[in-house]
Amino acid sequence: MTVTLRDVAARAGVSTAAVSRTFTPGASVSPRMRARVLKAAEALGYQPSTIASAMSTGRTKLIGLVVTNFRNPLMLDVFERFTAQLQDRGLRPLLVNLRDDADPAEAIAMLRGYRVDGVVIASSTVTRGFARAFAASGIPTVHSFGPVTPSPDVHVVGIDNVEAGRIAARELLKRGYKPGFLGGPGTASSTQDRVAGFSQYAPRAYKHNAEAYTFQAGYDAMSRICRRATGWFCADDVLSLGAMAALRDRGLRVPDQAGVIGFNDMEMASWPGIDLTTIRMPTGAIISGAIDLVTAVMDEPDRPPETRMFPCTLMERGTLRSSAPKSRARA
Amino acid sequence: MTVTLRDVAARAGVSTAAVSRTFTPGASVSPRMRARVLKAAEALGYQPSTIASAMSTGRTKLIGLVVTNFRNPLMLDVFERFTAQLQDRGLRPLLVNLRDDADPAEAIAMLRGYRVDGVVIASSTVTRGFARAFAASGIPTVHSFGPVTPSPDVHVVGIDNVEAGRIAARELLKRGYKPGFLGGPGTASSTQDRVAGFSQYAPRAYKHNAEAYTFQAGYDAMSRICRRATGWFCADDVLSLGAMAALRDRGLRVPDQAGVIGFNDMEMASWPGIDLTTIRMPTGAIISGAIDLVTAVMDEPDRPPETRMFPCTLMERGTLRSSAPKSRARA
DNA sequence: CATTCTGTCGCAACCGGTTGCAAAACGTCA
DNA sequence: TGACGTTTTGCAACCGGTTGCGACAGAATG
Repeated sequence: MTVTLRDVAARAGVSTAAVSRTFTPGASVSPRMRARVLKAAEALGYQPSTIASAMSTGRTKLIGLVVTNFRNPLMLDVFERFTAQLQDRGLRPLLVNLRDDADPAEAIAMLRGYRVDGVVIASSTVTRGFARAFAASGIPTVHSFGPVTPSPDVHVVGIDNVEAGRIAARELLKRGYKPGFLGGPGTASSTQDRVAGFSQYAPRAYKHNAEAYTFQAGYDAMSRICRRATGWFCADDVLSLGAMAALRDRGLRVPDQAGVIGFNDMEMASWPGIDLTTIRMPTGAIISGAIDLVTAVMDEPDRPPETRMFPCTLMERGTLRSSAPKSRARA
Repeated sequence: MTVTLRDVAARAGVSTAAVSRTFTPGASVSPRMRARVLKAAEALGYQPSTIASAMSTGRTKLIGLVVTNFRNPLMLDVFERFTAQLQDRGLRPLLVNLRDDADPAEAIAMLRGYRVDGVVIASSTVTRGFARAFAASGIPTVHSFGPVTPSPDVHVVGIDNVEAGRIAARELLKRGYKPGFLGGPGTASSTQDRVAGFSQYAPRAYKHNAEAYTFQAGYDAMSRICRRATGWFCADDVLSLGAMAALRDRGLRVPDQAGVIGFNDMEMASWPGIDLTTIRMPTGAIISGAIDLVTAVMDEPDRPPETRMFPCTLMERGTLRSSAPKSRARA
């Protein structure tokens, strides 16, 4: 059926080793031999089997990409960059959908079965236990968008959520809002860190966690809590949009009567009509960082767990007023 | 390093064949033998190598998922469903990013190298030539969201774009708009079909193609053409949002003075504040259809190229008025 | 008890490349 | 021309499962 190494060798009248070497970069082959093999290979339409190669070298060039939440527009950027950057390094993403109901043990078994060279978890909601389980299975694992901790037990590339919380609080106070915090699911470490930083500047701020990082969850939550504060830090852009819709439906004008600052800076945050002030996460840097790190761990499996942290920046747009409303405050 | 079949066989005191059979569903093993092998396997932490298995069976259980446009929010749904459905059938998605600058021949070579069992192209902008090239390489290929043609040369699962165009034209006329068409890149067959259907009811409608399926492209195009018609069929939801922003910036109120009907029904189309009237594509059905078809082709490679077509439905929301504005028309 | 049938098990070849080792070929210099 | 160093090449074992075939055990039948 498919043409193999031996077919090519036979046609070129050389050994299989010679054929293998012409397709292995850096192997010792004379130009004459290479040309001869290439000619036969082309005539036969030969394509080396990565699978067979993986068999003997022990490297599949496969990277498991584990995703839990496909609903967030941010993931589009993540997929695009991951695939592009892996491809540039000759690696391939094996996509794994780790839904809520899915058994992580099963996902691990499957990735072990394929003998993936490494795993990158792209999720802020995966618990540390999950990440640890992957790493414990002996596969080089990097948790991107994961929790930054002082003594990590798994490689992490993430952002400074605490500082992001501080930035948000400072901005809200500077502009004369009464700060409030609307987070995502309480179990997510990202939410915990952001609220911690936020509280450093706004210790008495009202705090509430929505049930999910979705529009509806933001809408529902904000409908109930909209009077508890005037300037809201929402831990996700989509959540922010839901919250803003609720604020408007309650008759509160953004940004005059209520301010919103989001998180992620997804593409549509900058669209006219949305124009969301938000905190930008350096997605590109995190992803290159994660890929760099996972390849480094592949080369040196016993590397101690390492954390790479990137800063976030404020994207000023239209959902935060520029300063406290003096006239109205006095009126 | 890793524990193999032979390690398990040795520990259980049986042949490697016995071990292989206990892990092969449907193979002939006695319950006693199975228990014995399982015990040894568990003690050793054995995980069968899918790679090695692929070597002898010739099936990798890998499906190449080829994507060209990661920017469209629709893709989130596509990724989620594809991964979930493939996983349910014991297949795994190998994600391929076929950027504009990427050489399709390279992508094909890579997929052949991994000996993927099948390929699903998830893109409406991939040309027929690309799809054909994949199929010609001997890999079972299905073009999902692809062009529906009378005599296909590759398996296609798509929607009735012509009928979708008709639906849009009928709605716009019924509601008293002067119809106009804003399409995506002219090379996309989806755009061509939609405009064909549209023209059946609105033969003299103004037509224009935006440069891409993006917000900015929609904004730019509509800024220039907004006076050419009053009811616009935009061939993509994101494009619609850009177009609507342009209409508003030009002082045209939606839906009274200008109507917009989008395409895709991406999740955010239903959000308050967006509330886009649009034509829904049955994403779930297309994806199950594509997976069904590709597995069928895997089992029977010589199947003649087949087309599966699904209908679209109108989602009535707030960007189309309910009927012609009589009062104003007379005024 | 002999015979046949069914179900289980092991042997060994095979899937398609890779690579250490040694032999062969080549180039260089005296 | 011969000795010596450097490439280049082929042999063959190996990576980790799978499976056709024959051997064998136990059950069923005459």
